[in-house]
Amino acid sequence: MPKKQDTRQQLPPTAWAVLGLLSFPGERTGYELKKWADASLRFFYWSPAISQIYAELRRLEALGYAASRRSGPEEPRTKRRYAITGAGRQALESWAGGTEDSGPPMLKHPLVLRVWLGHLASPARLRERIELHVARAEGELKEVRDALAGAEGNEEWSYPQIALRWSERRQLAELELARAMLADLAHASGATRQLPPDTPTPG
Amino acid sequence: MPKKQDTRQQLPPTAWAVLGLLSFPGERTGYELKKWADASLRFFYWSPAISQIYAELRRLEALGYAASRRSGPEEPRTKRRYAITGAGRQALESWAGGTEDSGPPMLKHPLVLRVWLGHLASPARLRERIELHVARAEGELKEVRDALAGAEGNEEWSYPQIALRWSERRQLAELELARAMLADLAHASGATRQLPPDTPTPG
DNA sequence: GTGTACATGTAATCCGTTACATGATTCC
DNA sequence: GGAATCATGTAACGGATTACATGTACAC
Repeated sequence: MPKKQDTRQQLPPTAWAVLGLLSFPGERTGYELKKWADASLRFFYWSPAISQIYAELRRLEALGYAASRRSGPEEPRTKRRYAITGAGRQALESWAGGTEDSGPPMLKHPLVLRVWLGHLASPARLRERIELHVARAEGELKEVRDALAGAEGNEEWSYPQIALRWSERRQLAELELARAMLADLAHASGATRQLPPDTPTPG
Repeated sequence: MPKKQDTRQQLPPTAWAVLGLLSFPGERTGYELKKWADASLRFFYWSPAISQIYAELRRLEALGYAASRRSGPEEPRTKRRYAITGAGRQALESWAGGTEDSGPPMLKHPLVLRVWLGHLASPARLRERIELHVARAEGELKEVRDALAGAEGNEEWSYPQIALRWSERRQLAELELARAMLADLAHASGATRQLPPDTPTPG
């Protein structure tokens, strides 16, 4: 029984994300891509390390999905600008436009992980943590809105705009969620005694 | 200039998550831990592969944070049950109860990534994808509620309950977000023509 | 002239997954 | 007898990060 092997599009999502960045008009350096990922991609997906971006760009070029040229003496710095190729655009389209499952979203929420272990901490500490989280989330909300402002009114960026609006609402939900958890917590620590002095360990 | 090296608690979050599972009363096998992670941890953090769980258990034992014993002939199967040790509980408490930043939540949302690249797909395909996502999210909501039902009424599980309530609300928000995106999309594809026949590639 | 941002890359390492291998038990 | 579940592990690999190394351009 031969294993069904689909040789096409077995690239990691990161590769598609980087190629996606290149799919918008213009040529860009790895460095620019990283800044852009930090400012927008990261709110709904993730921003790869700069070394990772360079690595993906090399891979995409090896596959013929991207092409690069060194800037000559006409520009002050030596940099390498990448552009998507026809083959790259085709591959990306078939990835984005296919019918296969996008896959489940993946969430790692270190704050909730610690709340889950609330029996090991003091309620005050938990509250502090949540408030810190709220502060950060408010900062991120502002950043999302900045990104959105930069994309607004431009017909070319209509889909990135949708992704950013999703991100904005998501940040708002994150704040709401934190507040609700704070309330739950107040309720629970009212009913529970603070940290039982000593719990015997099994074993 | 000596680099400030903090030798304590440089374990990956996954290790703490597994130790956290052990911090609730009872001894457990790696297999049981995996099932539990699938049923609850995964909704706010993530469920490691089973091989990873075994690896973490071995590491925790090497560190003296967990202890295991093989079941003897009194039990049908040979299994290895783990329990947290005093040192393990102390380490976990200092991790959970410390003041350091919990770190930002990490989200990888493959669906939104594809919507972001909407200019490469047809609006109909995007809608299909979103509807698939909604269906999955509804399934997960149900699972969260099942987990919650299992923890309800038990004083011991009051913090895990809070994490699960957070997860329930989060799933509801996810559904809301998807619906809002669907609406945004309908608006955008009404205004935009379908896939421009050919875009010249730079380079 | 010093610090910051720009710009590109290599090396070491680790995190985590998939695939593989093995075997017992239970249910039908 | 065969399938599904319980149960534990190894090996190979790839994805991704951090730290390191290097150098240019620009602002103060």
